Amino acid sequence: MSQAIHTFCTITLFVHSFSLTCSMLPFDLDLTLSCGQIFGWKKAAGAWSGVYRDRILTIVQKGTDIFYEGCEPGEIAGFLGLDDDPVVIITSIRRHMQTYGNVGEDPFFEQNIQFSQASRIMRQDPWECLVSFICSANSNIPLISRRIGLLMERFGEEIRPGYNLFPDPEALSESPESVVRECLAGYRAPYLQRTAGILREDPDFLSRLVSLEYKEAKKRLMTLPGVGPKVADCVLLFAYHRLEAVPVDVRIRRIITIRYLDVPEKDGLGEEKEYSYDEIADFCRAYFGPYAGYAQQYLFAARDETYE
DNA sequence: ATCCAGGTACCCA
DNA sequence: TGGGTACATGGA
Repeated sequence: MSQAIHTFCTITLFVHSFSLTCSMLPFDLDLTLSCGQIFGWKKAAGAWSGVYRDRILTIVQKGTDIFYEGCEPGEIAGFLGLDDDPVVIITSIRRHMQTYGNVGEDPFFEQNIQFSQASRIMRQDPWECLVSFICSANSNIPLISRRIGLLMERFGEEIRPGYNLFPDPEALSESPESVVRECLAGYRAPYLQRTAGILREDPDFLSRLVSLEYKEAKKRLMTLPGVGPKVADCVLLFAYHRLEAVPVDVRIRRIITIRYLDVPEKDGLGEEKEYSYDEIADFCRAYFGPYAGYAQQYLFAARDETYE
């Protein structure tokens, strides 16, 4: 432990540290923060930093040691999803595949988790997550990050040079639409502003979702402008830790369709059936089980070459 | 230049 | 309920 400390010249900054225990392994901070579940975190000199609610968090992983500042010891594990046990999760997923009818192992899944099993599903702030994924519609990850960075710069309080909080519902809803559009928000600007307005009028909207069943919570979220099934599932998975939520984007749709649903009749080239959102998501829950959200994350985070 | 990206709202039968 | 289409933006 003390040896790890000397490898970081700035390590005295970090007021907290702990070592990952057995049930927390494997864990890869880089993978977790850069796989597209959270935006706006930056890595500099080996340290990740980003904004969470009203604070700046800085986190470093060195082997099995985690150094951090900006939050209390009780909070960091929950934020990073370290209380999920990957062995338990993957074992559960494998068992459900057998129940579904697999005779042997699923080689495609096994190959994918080689690259992604150390990623975790985090517990983001629901409002921040909601804003982020409304921004994500029909965009790519770099563009989404830029867009959110601009919104924070323009509408979020600057608490340290270069660090702005997420814009709160008032700031977002009361600004002229043109200013929101300038943050590369495009046609999403009115969605952001109208949703912000609803949450400003009803500040408990998001906290009430905690006590609802998955499907009810999803229905509630989808009443918000700019929130369809995909965005609702992202918020439920990445903020509320509803691990049965399966966000179906074009990439997951392609993977599930090609590798699991469109079992080649003879060889490729048939007209590929376009499965509905619920067909894809329901298949994942039936096949992967209650940790389908993690299975989805493993497939999404794995390297591109593994499916093709 | 065209197509695509962690989609949704709206319209129409 | 289910199937097209417009919607901004930037990168490949």
